[in-house]
Amino acid sequence: MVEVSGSAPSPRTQRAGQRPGGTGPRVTKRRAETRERLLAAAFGVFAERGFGRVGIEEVCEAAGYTRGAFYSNFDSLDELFFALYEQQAGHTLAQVNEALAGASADEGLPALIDRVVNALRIDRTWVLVRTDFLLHAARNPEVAAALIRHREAMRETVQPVVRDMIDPAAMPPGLREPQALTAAIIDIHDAAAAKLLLEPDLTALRPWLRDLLTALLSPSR
Amino acid sequence: MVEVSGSAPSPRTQRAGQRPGGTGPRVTKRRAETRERLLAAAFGVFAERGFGRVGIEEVCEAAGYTRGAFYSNFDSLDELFFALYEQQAGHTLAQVNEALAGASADEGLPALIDRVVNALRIDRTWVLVRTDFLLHAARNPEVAAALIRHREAMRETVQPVVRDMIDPAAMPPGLREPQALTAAIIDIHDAAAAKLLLEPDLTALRPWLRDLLTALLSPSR
DNA sequence: TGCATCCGATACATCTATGTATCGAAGCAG
DNA sequence: CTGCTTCGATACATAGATGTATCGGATGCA
Repeated sequence: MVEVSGSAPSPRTQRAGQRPGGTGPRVTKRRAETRERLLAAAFGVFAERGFGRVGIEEVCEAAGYTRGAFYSNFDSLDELFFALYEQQAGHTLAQVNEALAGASADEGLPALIDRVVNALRIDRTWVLVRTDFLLHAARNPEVAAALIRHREAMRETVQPVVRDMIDPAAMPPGLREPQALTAAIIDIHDAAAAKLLLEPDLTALRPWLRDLLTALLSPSR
Repeated sequence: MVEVSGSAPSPRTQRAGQRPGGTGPRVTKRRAETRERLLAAAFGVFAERGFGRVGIEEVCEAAGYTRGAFYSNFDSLDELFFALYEQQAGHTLAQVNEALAGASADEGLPALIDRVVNALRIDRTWVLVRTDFLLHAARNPEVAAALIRHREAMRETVQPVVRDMIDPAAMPPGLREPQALTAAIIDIHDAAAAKLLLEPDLTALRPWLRDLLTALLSPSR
């Protein structure tokens, strides 16, 4: 059903290609370029119209190619969508990593919360695409597995910081394990992001998230 | 673009119909039946395949009709989707109303939380359809307006209970207004529901929601 | 029961999307 | 520069979805 192999460069019509030594496809400069532009175009088109309503030609047109280029790089829209998600999710993860890099236990909780809140990728188009992908995953177990894998990676990135900064004893029952607590924080982040879909005003978003995290994490009121 | 008039019975080809007195269409028994079955079938098909990937014929086939029946009752899939959402959202609202009906301040907070948690409509198909609708709304301002309206109605249903049961002074800053607090509770509910999409195991869901609400609402730990 | 009306099935025309086969052109190796 | 490989455009064949016009049967009312 859905190709989950994913991030392979996937040269499609491998007629003769691939020189004997087992090294990758021979020509690669132009190919990488068009692949990139196809992904970028797909991002925009998916955000605007929704994955389900987008056709292959639409993506190609937005990228300045014809369908020939598409079929040379991907097998299906599903595959492109998957590659796009992996690319963007990786980007997001790197961003969070960077934002949390300098965290130290001395800063105190409010500073950490600020740090997290400011690391938020408040990009409505990304939320649109990501939610579309979530629905896609909800209907395709193999895609879901990849999505869950990525959520795990995100949790593992955030968890050490949470563990260092928060006193488990001060947390309510059920959230005393750093694992569960971190997961809850990420879930709340997701809920905040979802609010962007209906209310594009992002000035209200950061305070909302800050308030909720503060309410959840502050031992004293 | 999208007909938002919505819930009108909308007799399509109103050739001659509608007797002079201004009363509705004359024949109505069979019509109501097929409309209902079309909606029910659409619910299933949308949940399974996603709004964007569903065609009109698919809905009709699932309902046991042909496209003739569809075009006699709706103008477009968008219109049917809208009607479907209103129907189901109304149903959900009624359910919450009922669950909260007997709430009294004597019960105490844990009992209220249990009440809320148990009122949850843990229906994965409904979450699928609802999320699809959310995305649909995110891309169509008029649909978004209707969705926001419904969220308001939900908040107004829940708010009196929250106001009676919770001491604002015990809440963290930013959530002291019953309005904001109630909205946050509903948002958390939505986040919980979204978890159903990736992890269909609903036994884990209720505890998760209970823990989070408890953490948020309990003045003392 | 008879009749005027409406509902939904059928058939048709149109439009769009998909996938494949083929070919000229660009890119890289020697 | 030359020749070979690959990329991506073009053209074609096919499949599916949409909307409309029309018709027979069902339905409600007198």
